Amino acid sequence: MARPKEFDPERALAKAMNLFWRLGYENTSLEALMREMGIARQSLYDTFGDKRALYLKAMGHYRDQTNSQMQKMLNEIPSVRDGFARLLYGLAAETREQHERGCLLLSANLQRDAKDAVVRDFLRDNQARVEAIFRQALARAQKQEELPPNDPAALARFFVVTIQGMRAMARLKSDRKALEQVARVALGVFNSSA
Amino acid sequence: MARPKEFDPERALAKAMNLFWRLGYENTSLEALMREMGIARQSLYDTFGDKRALYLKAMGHYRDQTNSQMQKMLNEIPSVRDGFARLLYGLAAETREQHERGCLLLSANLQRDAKDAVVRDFLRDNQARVEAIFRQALARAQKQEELPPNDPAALARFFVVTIQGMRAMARLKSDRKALEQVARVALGVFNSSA
DNA sequence: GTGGTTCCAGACTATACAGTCCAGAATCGG
DNA sequence: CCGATTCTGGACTGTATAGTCTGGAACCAC
Repeated sequence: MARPKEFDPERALAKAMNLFWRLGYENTSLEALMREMGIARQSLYDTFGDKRALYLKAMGHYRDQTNSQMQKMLNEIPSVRDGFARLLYGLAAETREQHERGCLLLSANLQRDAKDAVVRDFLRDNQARVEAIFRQALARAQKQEELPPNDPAALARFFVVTIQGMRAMARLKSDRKALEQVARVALGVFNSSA
Repeated sequence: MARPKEFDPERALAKAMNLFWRLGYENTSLEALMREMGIARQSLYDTFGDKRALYLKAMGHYRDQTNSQMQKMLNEIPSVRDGFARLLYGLAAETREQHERGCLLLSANLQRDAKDAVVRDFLRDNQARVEAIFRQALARAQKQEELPPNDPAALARFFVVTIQGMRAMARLKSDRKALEQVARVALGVFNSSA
């Protein structure tokens, strides 16, 4: 019928996600998005809607990517404790750039207007998903007797909180050793019953 | 010599702090600041400098207030474990408005431009101060044999991270029970050696 | 009073930026 | 070739907002 799209919307979205990730919503201008995505203004509006819609799509992309990766790792690894250790020590070992960039969704949570129900609900849903992934893994740990029979839901929440706190700390100062100290303490829950 | 200031700069600063606290830097307009502080544009600029300078003063005010309060509580309470329990369960028990407002400095960290060295250094310094307060308390706990002889610096960092993570979680969803579950797990470090 | 200072209210400027519109070239199917 | 669609690039609009400036009233010390 007509000229087909010349760019790959998937790749363009990934580019936009990376920019939002580094700069946050407010500090990412359309100019910068156009440059980074390699497309013109109109193509952007035609394909993704306005800036906010693009942002929400980027959040979805981020969520799917990171969650499926985490889930896969936690499912495949024999020892659940090793899985969480990998999560936490892996975070600690990221580069300075990665630490500064932080977590797109944590940033979204603290940058959003308190009354923004759309973003809020998205993030709540995501938190529930991550908790579910963790809960499932922790339940397996208990079956394997890696973990005393504590409440897996509480532990799952604890790890979500720990990771978010570590992300905040890493963003402020990329200090691997400090982060590893925290990881070590947090992983102590696998040794003790609460 | 002249007409004296009619408003109390201290009170005006506290008002500004509260507004920044609720809305964040970007979403707080000068209009709103003038209204909330009860002073005119020029008085604001004459007394506090520009918006950013006011923001930095508000951050300082916040830091002094919260840190001295924490320090006092941790010094006075007999059991250090009870002190941290009070911190964490107190956070969990805050109102929905307080949870939404969160922590001014955590928000500042995640809202700031990555290249903003002034805010970054301020926040790093503050983190060091809070860690020092916690470290001191935890060292006392070990002396009192409330705590196995782990590294107090690591534990201090762990609690800083936990509180920040809980703040992020609370901002997203004001769920007291969920927060208490996390607090309970975190306080488990007082029972086990890592 | 007088002079110096602070107050308020509001006008004004400058800037940044999201979103729309337009012109013209490029690319397809038929 | 032709019509439809997408592309680029740039112009344009509208809006929000930080910061400056002005005029005039209120207040104080001397």
